Amino acid sequence: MNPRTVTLIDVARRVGLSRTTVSEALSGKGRVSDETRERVRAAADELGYVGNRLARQLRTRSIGAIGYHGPLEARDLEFYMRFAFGVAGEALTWGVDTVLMVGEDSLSSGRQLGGVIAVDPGVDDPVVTALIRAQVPVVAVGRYESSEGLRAAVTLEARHAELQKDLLERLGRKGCRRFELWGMSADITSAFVSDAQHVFEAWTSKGGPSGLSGATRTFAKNPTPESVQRAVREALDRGVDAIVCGVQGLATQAEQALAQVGDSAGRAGIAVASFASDPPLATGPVIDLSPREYGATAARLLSDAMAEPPVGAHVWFEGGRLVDPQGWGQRA
Amino acid sequence: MNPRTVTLIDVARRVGLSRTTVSEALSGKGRVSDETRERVRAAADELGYVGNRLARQLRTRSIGAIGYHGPLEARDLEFYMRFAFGVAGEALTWGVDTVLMVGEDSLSSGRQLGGVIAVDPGVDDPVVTALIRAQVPVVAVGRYESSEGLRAAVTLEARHAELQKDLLERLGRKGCRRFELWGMSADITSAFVSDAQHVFEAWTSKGGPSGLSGATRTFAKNPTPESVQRAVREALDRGVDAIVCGVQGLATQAEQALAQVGDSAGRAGIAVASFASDPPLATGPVIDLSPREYGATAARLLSDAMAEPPVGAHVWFEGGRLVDPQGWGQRA
DNA sequence: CCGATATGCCGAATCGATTCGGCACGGTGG
DNA sequence: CCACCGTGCCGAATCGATTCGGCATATCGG
Repeated sequence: MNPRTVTLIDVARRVGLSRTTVSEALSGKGRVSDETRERVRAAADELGYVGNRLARQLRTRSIGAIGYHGPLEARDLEFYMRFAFGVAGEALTWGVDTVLMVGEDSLSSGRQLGGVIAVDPGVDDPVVTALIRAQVPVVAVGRYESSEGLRAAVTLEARHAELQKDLLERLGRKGCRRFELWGMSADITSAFVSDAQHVFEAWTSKGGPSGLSGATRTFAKNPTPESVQRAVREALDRGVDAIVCGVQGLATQAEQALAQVGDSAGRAGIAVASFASDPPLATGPVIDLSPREYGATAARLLSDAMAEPPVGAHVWFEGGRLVDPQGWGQRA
Repeated sequence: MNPRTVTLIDVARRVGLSRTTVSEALSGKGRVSDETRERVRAAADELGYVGNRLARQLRTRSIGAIGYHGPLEARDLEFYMRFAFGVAGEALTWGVDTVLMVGEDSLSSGRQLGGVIAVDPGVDDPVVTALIRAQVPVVAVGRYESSEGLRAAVTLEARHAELQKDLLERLGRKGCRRFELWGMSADITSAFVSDAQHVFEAWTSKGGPSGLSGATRTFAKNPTPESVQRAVREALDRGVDAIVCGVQGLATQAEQALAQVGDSAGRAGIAVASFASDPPLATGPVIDLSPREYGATAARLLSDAMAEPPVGAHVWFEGGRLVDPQGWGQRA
């Protein structure tokens, strides 16, 4: 492809040694005198030698790359980008590339991957399903649910339930009583969506202080500012004092809408919170999942899973935490 | 890696033919009778044969993958995620994977890539610099500026200047006079940042209606809600009536802050706009760069550039447009 | 001075696919 | 009947690196 690639043989010729010796000298593996090793190294980077990955991987039957697969309907979110870079950064430390999978189109090359990290897969996610069938090790981040009983090699989950309960309780302690959960319709079938719903319902129905009420509202995929404004207005009319968003980005839009609806409602103390790792809000707490670290953890698990045939393990990710806006404690 | 990989030889044995014939039958290249071809195909997918990419690519010296490289300080933005998927989707149509590059750590494997798409590279971006030196075809999206005079194979740019001028004029027609440009310090050295600055200064100093004033304000990398609120308050004090943000995400925060600062200022008609492809705002226009299409375009250019030694071409991306909030026209 | 051990290096096979040149066979035309 | 050509298939080299077994030469104990 390039003008001319420098191969091991070129280096060997340069120093008058066999390619065996050169290979061993560079990898530090065989029995090679220190002096020779040095000479080889010098020649190698004088010639600009860069070992050919393909050849190496072919010979050693080693992994070339792993795949990153996000939830189709929401994969653009900043959260997932951070996550993906967490994966890629970790994979690089063991010399492996991370390729972006684009839905089912990626399946043909997907079979060649050493493993795949699937974040928040939907129910019966076709990509995950096909990969598991093809015996590719898959780390599911968030549960993968299959109507055929297929299982991911490893499942990694954050402690959503605990964190969400904490968040709700915090709102409760600040005096919030009328809660509303805002989510994104059934577009996203990932497990965390329905889980969040359950946690919310359980808590508002019996877990929290007395006098609680909880309602749910769903939005279309990319809510327009107008639809969110309408929702905010309606929430105010109904006396809602805490809006809890279940999808990244929605909370920010909600606060934005509050600005527009204006009429001092913003300062009336209505709190906007988020279950889903938003950037910090101004009016309420947010769950921060440390996506980068989360991704790196997933990659590490995949690495383990590739080493030995896995058993469908389940692992908790402990890096999530609650973040309150500064000074939020003083109010209410 | 997997239980056992089915190779060409396995298929050959199965049908009692040589691997040459099998290879040719499957690729449809040599002289093989239709009947044999069919038999081979059947055997192949009965055995679940999937050609080994590494071997194929090694033999044919073909491209395995291209790389995606974003601007270090801002690569998490949703915009870039969309862009990256645009690249990956397009690359997939020609059977090529897209790998995520993680800064300089990716350089060793980067040399093995068929090409790289570098979005908004910083001045003397070390990754781009190294790649160009290593003769890897690079498509720079947004100008790559090098103090050593290096050039990307192809440069793709959106019509930032025109779009930004349009945006400012639109604000001007709505009656805005005191402008402020909000950017993110010198952390991001990508060309579009300083370009935006110039457009803004040029327009506010002589391009727009009379009575204009323009000022600039920069923020730290991840501005806290508090710092943005402070900025909003100060802007109000100074009588600013249009805040133009130069970085994705900042505008949203600004509108959020307006909600907090409250006191009917929000409705006072201050407009928040954005140069940088924010999600729609409620109070002002935004430049939408169609990141997915932008990425796909970049990938297509890379494909061309890999085919024939490129010449440092410059291409305009015409997919950008202005988006106004609904009903914004009526106010002001 | 001799057999044993250690050291430094190399030959050749291997990973899995692609590809060029060539072999054998059957048919055609003169 | 022979020269010639098209068809269907295969052998072997190749891509670039890794790795095992082995061959000299040097070193050492007795």
